[in-house]
Amino acid sequence: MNEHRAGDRALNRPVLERDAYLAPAEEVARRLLGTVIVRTTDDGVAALRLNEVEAYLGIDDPAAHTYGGRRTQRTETMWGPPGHAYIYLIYGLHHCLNAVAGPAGTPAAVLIRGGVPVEGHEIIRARRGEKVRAMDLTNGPGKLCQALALTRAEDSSDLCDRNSGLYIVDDGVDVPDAEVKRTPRIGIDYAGEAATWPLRFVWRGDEG
DNA sequence: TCTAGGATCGGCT
DNA sequence: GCCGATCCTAGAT
Repeated sequence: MNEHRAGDRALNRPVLERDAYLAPAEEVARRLLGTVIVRTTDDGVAALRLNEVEAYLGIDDPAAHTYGGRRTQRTETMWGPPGHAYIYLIYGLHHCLNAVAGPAGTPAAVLIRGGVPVEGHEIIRARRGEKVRAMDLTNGPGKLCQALALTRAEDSSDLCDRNSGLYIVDDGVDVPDAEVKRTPRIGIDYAGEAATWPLRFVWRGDEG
């Protein structure tokens, strides 16, 4: 496979510019499909091509942490400028990564739920465990954060800055609408009608 | 302080 | 497919 070379090429591509995150979360979510998130640590480089995301719309979205204008220490990053990482801890044990969307003051974000490794396979496997099946390495928000060694310490990292240790590049891969499946978001049954909004975007959506 | 509940995962049936 | 783990977060007291 030339998967490895493709990954190397991705790393040298330009970062996705901040303007790309200025749009409403729903639009940003669609746009993030097919981009590559790059994580650099002392261990080396790990990168994933994103194939599953969800939009959280902000103060009018009952499923969002900032619903109703809630503003706490945890969600502070969501209120800031777009193109930064919002990382939080869920169920007391897993981390979830989001990209802040919309202008500063509009606390919306895109939850990064899954991707396919394109670089740093060895690092990712070491972090996730030797007996984990290949398809289970990075197909969920908690798994993805473990694979990229992301915790609250990386909250507010600038995704547009190649030196931040966590950034997203656009390597020109086009994801046609025909290959994108929209579904309701996962795990938000408490959110009433919003639980039915089709804000989850899956590329080549054969996982449901 | 106390309490309820959660944008999940992995093991087991 | 179902269920328990596990503890932080936020709002209430």
